[in-house]
Amino acid sequence: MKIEEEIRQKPFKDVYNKAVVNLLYTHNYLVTQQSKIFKPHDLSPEQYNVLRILRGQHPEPITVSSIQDRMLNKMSNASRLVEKLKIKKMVERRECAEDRRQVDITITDKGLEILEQLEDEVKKFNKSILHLNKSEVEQLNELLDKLRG
Amino acid sequence: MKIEEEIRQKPFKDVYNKAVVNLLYTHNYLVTQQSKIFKPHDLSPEQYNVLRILRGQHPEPITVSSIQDRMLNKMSNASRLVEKLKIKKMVERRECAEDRRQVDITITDKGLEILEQLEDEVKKFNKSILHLNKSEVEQLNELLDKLRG
DNA sequence: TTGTATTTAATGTATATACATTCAAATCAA
DNA sequence: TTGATTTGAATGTATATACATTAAATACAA
Repeated sequence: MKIEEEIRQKPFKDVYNKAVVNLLYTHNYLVTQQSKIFKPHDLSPEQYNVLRILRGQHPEPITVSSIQDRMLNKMSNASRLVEKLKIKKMVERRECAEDRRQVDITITDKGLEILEQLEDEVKKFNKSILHLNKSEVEQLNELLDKLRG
Repeated sequence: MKIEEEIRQKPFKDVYNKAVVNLLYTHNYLVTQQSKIFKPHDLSPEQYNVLRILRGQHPEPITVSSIQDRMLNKMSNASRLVEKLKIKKMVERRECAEDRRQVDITITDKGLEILEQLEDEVKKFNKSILHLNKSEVEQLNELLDKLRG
């Protein structure tokens, strides 16, 4: 549906402004949908993202600051997020030998299993909530990459 | 920059998954940028949005639930947001005569002035943070509208 | 009418987030 | 080496958010 109808607004005068509102609104649509899939597993979308970052390095560990770097939301607190995952036994935390300020984080087998379980579900889910065909999705990716400059 | 480089990730296998991550990441870019323009005026992006909704109706009032309906983030609390704006004297709250459960909200002259002041600034700003030309922005709007189905 | 259900806004509450501060470890310059 | 600076992670704190509950007003059905 057109964004103007969804938020019951008169047509935007400025397409740039419309795009900003459209992005905010679409983001809200996305996270609302996403929470449906992650909530039953007691994961937040950002926790899921961190697990994926860790799997990308597995079996190598990765430091907290490096996780922060790669997170989608740079402002959220990697330290506390990792703590949450540790309580759920999805990650391990170990003091880094070379630099004792740093803390190495590794995904556990349990964490890997949960990702594995979610994998197909998430894949199908993503496809089902994004009402675009493949070439449109590719176009969207290009536009978003370009948008950020 | 390509999303894979920005979050230092290997290329996505699945363009749909990439699009989801790309949207989340781009949203973060947007709000980070936006806060720079709103913060000096002591407004959050969602407060700004509510003021714009109210201006759209002005001089007619609009109820709290109707604001909620049109907000970008349906989950956030219109009642408390309005309270914040009231403290700043940007809106007025008045019991609705026909239905005493409802509360009519109107934007004040002060609120209108602040929007006026911000208008040009926001317009320029939007254009400057969205590194796309007009036809690309239009394309993006179409894709986002279609995406949500 | 009268009792029940629904709607509206406000409030309570737990958690998340943004942002600042702290503390220890490492780096660097004098 | 020593003192100052920087870095990495954790923690403190205020605010925001998600979600549930409440309280009052209205609608609706028996």
